[in-house]
Amino acid sequence: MTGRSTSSNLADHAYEAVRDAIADGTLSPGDRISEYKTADWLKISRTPAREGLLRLQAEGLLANHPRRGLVVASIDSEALKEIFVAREVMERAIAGQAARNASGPELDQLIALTDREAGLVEDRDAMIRHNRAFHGMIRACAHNRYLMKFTNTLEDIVAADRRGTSLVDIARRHAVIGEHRALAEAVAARDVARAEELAAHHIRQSYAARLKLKLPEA
Amino acid sequence: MTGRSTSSNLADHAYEAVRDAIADGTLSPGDRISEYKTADWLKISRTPAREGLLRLQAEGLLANHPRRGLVVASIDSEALKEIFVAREVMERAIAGQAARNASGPELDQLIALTDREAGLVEDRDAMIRHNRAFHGMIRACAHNRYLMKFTNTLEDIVAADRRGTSLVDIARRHAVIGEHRALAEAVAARDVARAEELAAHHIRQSYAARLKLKLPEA
DNA sequence: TACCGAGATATGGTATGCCATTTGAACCTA
DNA sequence: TAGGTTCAAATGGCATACCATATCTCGGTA
Repeated sequence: MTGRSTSSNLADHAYEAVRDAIADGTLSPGDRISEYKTADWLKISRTPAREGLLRLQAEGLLANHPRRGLVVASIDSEALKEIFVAREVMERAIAGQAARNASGPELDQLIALTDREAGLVEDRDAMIRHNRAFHGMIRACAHNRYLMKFTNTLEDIVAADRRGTSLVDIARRHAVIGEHRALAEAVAARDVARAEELAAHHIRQSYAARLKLKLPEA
Repeated sequence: MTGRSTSSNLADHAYEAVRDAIADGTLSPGDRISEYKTADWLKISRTPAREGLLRLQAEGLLANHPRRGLVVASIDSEALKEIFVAREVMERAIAGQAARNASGPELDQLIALTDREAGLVEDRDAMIRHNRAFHGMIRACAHNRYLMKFTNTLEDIVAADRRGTSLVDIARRHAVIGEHRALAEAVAARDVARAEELAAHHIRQSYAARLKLKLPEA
């Protein structure tokens, strides 16, 4: 998720570079982005740059403002609500599937991630990265590539606005660590119902914390 | 979903044309498809043809056989299982959201669709089209563009193999009509829990009926 | 006849060129 | 000075050209 990716072709490279630039805050919602600038930035031609941007547009990370070109997508409160409804049902299912399907080594990795997380509470950016890694690991444990892909996409969209992440608040970071640990333990214990409920609760808390930030409407 | 689409640009046109060709059986899983042939078929150049195909690939309808080019994706039993797990949780949520959020006119349309369906039981292809229209309408009623997009994509993938649709069986077609009617009535009655359960049941039945067909592994 | 190799062909990946439209700004006019 | 007009730059959409590689075909050879 952090760029060190082996992109076999230039279009994938463009896709990953721009996606990561959005994820790490280099690009913010509303910023304009053109095929030309992207191509120049990555020292490639317009064609693969365009293809990467089209893919980001298809996924919803970029919006094509009809008469002005591509911009990093801004999500209004309505879209945010829809995203969190979708995330709650999918993350709930993923947690249940993970509790059913995860292999032993996968569970070890998952637990190891939660162990590491406690030490990161003071570092906001490290927590953001670790949060993504943790959720990515759970999704991998679920062994369902469709739910994984969809939730990854939604996470990318909400993460685009770094101002909006509830992890800016240290109290929330402490809470997140606890929620992650409980979820990981339920998954490791193969407790499907509890894993599902904890995952859904985690997403609801995340949404509630985000709403509390009271950001100006995009 | 059936082609009469107003594609503003040629890439969208290519996307829709190929997607519809897959949906209506003109193209079958395993068929090879090249940028050149597509461009020639649609009387456009390779660039927009390629862009449309890339999008279909990103959605999973086409697979890039590494050294042989693009083929219409075949789904193995493992992928099919994952798809139906994902569909069940999303269609369940969609039904619940539809019961909450649908407008009056939307409910009228939904009921009208179920009324029309009874007369189509003898016509397999008409049922297939109507089935898609019905599910599309429920998704629209849910007012959640993300769940709608994801479930549309999954439906396109499973529909690619026309041999696999359980609607080939007239007994299943009768059952589907009943399941649709019950679901539409629960949604119209704003009965969230019942709509959710009926939707999940409908998807499970669809999966079970498909498995009964015992198709040779792709 | 069977097998192997060279050339032709198909294909994807990339770069570049052209065009229409739009935006932005300088400049001219009232 | 304010407002409008015109022209240049930017941008997206599409077409085409070039290249490397993989596949296919066909003919020659053992």
